[in-house]
Amino acid sequence: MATTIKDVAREAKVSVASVSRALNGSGGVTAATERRVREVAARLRYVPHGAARSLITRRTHTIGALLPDLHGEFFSELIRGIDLEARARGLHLLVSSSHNGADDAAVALRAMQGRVDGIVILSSPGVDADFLRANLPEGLPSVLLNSDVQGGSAAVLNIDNVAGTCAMVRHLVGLGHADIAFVSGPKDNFDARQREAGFRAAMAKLAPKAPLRIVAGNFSESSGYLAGRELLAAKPRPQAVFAANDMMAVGCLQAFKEAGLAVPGDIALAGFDDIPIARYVTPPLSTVRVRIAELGKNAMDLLADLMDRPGVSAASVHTLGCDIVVRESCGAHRNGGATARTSKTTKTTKTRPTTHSSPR
Amino acid sequence: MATTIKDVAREAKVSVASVSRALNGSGGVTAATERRVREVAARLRYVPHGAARSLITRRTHTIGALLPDLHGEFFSELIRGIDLEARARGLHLLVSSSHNGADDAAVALRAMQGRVDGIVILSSPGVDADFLRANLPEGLPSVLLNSDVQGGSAAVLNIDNVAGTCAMVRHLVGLGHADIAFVSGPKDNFDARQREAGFRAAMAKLAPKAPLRIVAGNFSESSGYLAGRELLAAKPRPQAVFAANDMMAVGCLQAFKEAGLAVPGDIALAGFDDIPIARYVTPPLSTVRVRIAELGKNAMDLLADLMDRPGVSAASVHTLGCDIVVRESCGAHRNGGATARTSKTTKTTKTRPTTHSSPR
DNA sequence: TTGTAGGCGTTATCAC
DNA sequence: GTGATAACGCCTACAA
Repeated sequence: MATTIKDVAREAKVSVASVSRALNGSGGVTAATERRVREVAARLRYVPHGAARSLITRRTHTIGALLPDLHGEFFSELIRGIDLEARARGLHLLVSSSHNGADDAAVALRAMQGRVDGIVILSSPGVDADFLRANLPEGLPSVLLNSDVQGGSAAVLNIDNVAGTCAMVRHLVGLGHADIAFVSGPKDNFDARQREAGFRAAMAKLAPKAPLRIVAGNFSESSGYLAGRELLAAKPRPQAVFAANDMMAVGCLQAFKEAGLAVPGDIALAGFDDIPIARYVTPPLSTVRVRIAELGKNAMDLLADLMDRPGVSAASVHTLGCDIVVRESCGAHRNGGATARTSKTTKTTKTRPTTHSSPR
Repeated sequence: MATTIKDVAREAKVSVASVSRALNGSGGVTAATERRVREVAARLRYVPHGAARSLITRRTHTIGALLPDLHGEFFSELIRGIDLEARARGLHLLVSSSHNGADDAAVALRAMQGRVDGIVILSSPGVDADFLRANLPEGLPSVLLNSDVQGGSAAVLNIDNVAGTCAMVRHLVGLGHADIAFVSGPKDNFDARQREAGFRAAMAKLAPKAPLRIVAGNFSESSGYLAGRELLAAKPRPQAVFAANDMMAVGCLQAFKEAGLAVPGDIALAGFDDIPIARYVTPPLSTVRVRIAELGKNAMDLLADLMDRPGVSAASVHTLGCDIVVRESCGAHRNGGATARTSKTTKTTKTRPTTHSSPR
């Protein structure tokens, strides 16, 4: 149906080999031949068949992205970051999101065999060390995102959750809010676990006398709302609430508003992620900024490195630092709530990104 | 490097043909043979090479998505909707976003040759009828999203921008706001053009005596902010402002707040798209809801239909209706601004979805 | 410089 | 039921 290299060869009165050479610029063809071939190819609207080419070339110029069924800005920004960098490198992106559970992920992973040169895997429940050992094709360059799997044949890239959490606790304590309650995320989420651990460590160091208050959430807005109500009912109300992600902070905010409390006047509030919504709620939310698109870009960079030197099992662990962005929800600014626009450029405190390679 | 069908055949002491039959359940093999082959395949962790298989099968079980370099919720939701439905059909998704201009899109389109069974194209400047005629592989099932290209070999799926705009104008006029100013989107965007045309038509019909006020924007928040300031300076201030998308409405809101105006007390405000931020802004934004994920799903459904009957040039035009969602920014509710949560479920007015097929 | 031919990994078509 | 073998479309030695 579609035109093949043979059609072009026949029409240009040369062999298929010459067509290939002319079109791929491999040299070894007369300028005249090349011109004629290109002319015919254009006229016939010939486009090489990707599958056929990659069968012999052993390269697909495509990378895969395996993602759990998540939605919202994190997904969007991550894909965007990966795709942007992939495109800059002339690579395409085969995404497989919206899968639930290990079985589903395994099927998706198998289907990528022979269609990708490398793969980025965002960790999710069920996708652990055993899963990867069993399902990750040997020798396929791969980068694990936000994962606690280590020592495998893949590179690992994580957010610096601990440092980010610590920076926010320091900020809150510095503002005089030592009695901080933490709203945690789902137990089966790696970032959520790290953020809670970071909170515990930071409190032990920065506010050792304050009670350790942690209420369970699951990263959803409604769980944040419930947590907010629970905290309002606590005997001494906490001075500040630090939610493990922004959506839960937004839920808390809702609960506080309903109760007639002023934020930050009566209670301070902080989140984690810096999703776009954080800027638009009233008051604008102070939060730990995760540069998600950059996370995607770095993952792609890491993967490209792995793809450049095949066979070398370059297991390594990398960490992307995160800032805190101070808006109004913790009481740092007292210049009125109407200037949300100017709060877009605010003081940020960077945690230093670290790279720890462990060749094996 | 990776294990192939030959390795399995040798190990199981059968021919490659039998391995293929056993693993694909094509029948024609003893139960014993099948069991042995499966056992060996599992032990060797054999996974068929996708490219090789699709070379002979003529099927990739993959669909492509060609998107402009857009970010934010529209992108995210669309991909999600497509992917969800694709996955339900056992199809994979090759995305190519973040490209600017026709040349870039052409390269992306070529690269999909032989890697996809069908393609969804979100229209963007430069991707017009001529572009598609020149770059769209003949016979490749394709669905055009938000496009004014018609009569080609592709199915077209659009948002019902005109009906949506009209419904919102009716809502505003019904509230007593006849003097409505419209903030338009970029001229090279199809949706933006349709929304402006819809506004003109609606005003001519529903508020013929009101002055027609249209100020230019480009879908960005900052352009909305500028438009908002411009409208505040107008001699008789408009009673309502209807922005062609939500981000511009958010920009307007900012301008109004800075000027000390109350929304909706002093001026009503409406948007288009119903991105998540619309709910979280103060006051919550009344807007025209576009069910983006459903748009993606419908596109995938349409594409699947086309893929089922190859060769049949089923050019058709489909329209996805949209609701208006009434929150607080137009003054419909007067039950206090604190109950944003309940405003999530609100009165919606549906425009009827229409499907107009034109077989040729 | 050009053409011929072999092979990439798989499925499909034959014989047996 | 099973096994050779010919495609699928392309690239790349090797030969001319």
